[in-house]
Amino acid sequence: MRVSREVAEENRKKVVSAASHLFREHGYDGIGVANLMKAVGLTHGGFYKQFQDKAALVAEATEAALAENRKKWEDVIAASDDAPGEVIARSYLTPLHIENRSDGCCYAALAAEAPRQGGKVQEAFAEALEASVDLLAGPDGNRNEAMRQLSTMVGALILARAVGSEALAQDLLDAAKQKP
Amino acid sequence: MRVSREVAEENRKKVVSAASHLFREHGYDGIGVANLMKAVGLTHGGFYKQFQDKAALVAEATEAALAENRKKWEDVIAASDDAPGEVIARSYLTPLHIENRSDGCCYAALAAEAPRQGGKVQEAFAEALEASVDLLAGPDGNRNEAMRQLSTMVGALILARAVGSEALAQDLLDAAKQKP
DNA sequence: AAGATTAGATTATGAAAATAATCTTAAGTC
DNA sequence: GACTTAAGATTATTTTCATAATCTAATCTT
Repeated sequence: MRVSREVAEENRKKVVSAASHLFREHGYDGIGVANLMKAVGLTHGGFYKQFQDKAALVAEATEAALAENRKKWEDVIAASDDAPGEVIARSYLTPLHIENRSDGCCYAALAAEAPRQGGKVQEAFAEALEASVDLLAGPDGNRNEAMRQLSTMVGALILARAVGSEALAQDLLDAAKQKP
Repeated sequence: MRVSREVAEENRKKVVSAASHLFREHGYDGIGVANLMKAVGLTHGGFYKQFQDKAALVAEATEAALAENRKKWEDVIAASDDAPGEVIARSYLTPLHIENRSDGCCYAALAAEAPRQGGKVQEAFAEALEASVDLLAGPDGNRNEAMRQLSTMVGALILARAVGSEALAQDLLDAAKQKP
């Protein structure tokens, strides 16, 4: 049945949000339109009223995930007086983040699949990355250093998730935390 | 038709090798059994004579990719007198490697999907990672430092592939190359 | 309030997926 | 050389997927 314009818009946002989490957990290919819609309590029929096709949702959901990540970083940085790089490292390189793929870092979860997802997704990653680097560097920071730190954190998290062993994962996090 | 034991074994190896490359390029979910077999000139019928199921091939192909990567590192290190960390960084952080997913680093291509692929795959990653760290550190190297360098390189390559822009990708590679 | 519009549900459609069963033919074995 | 076995081909079977067409009931518009 039909639904008010506001509810429809809300539903659309719910779909994008659910997708941003489910893609991070299962990968872009790991979740289908039908399951996605079911996850927000709808059927797959309405999907194509809201989105051109799955690729369009992939792009939107990626942007949403990246925006969510960015907001979290801003909040974490604002909540402390320490240097941004240190604050982020502390909250990023944690066992909790290893386990929580679905609302964790989009870079660690999806960047490896981005090259296959078309230009819009890659543009979203590029834009978000510049913003992340700026956040990490802080007002008077070094762009190169921030880029290197970001790479280190993302790589460490991905590898920590890939090795089954908790001990080895912790070693990776610890190694990444060390100031060069 | 039937085929000699040696040819059968050869075919099996070809399937594993092709899978190790195709998975790196398309992701574990991005290539199916039928296409895989077609890629080595066989039909999908014989697949289950050689492998329990797709998951078994995923495990074997991952091991093969990791072993191939390791051998390449050993060769590159042996071919130079410079410190292993420098030699590897030079050959790893290149535009060529950005483009060449299918026979590039298995960490950058597949580690992000490893958490969903079961224990054997994760064990393979763990074992390979220890070996990579040893190689990077060299005989009298620092394990922590090697781990951090590995994370940095893997993260930088993944991010460089994710952003469409070549310029930004090059910045990421350059930043990762800098000695901390 | 009547009519037009549309969000979402139902129900196809068609392709691709994994896996299984059967068939064929040549390799191993005795 | 006859017999057994097994690799790979053919051909189902069953799921799952993306997408489309139609239906329905409620909202918007006038």
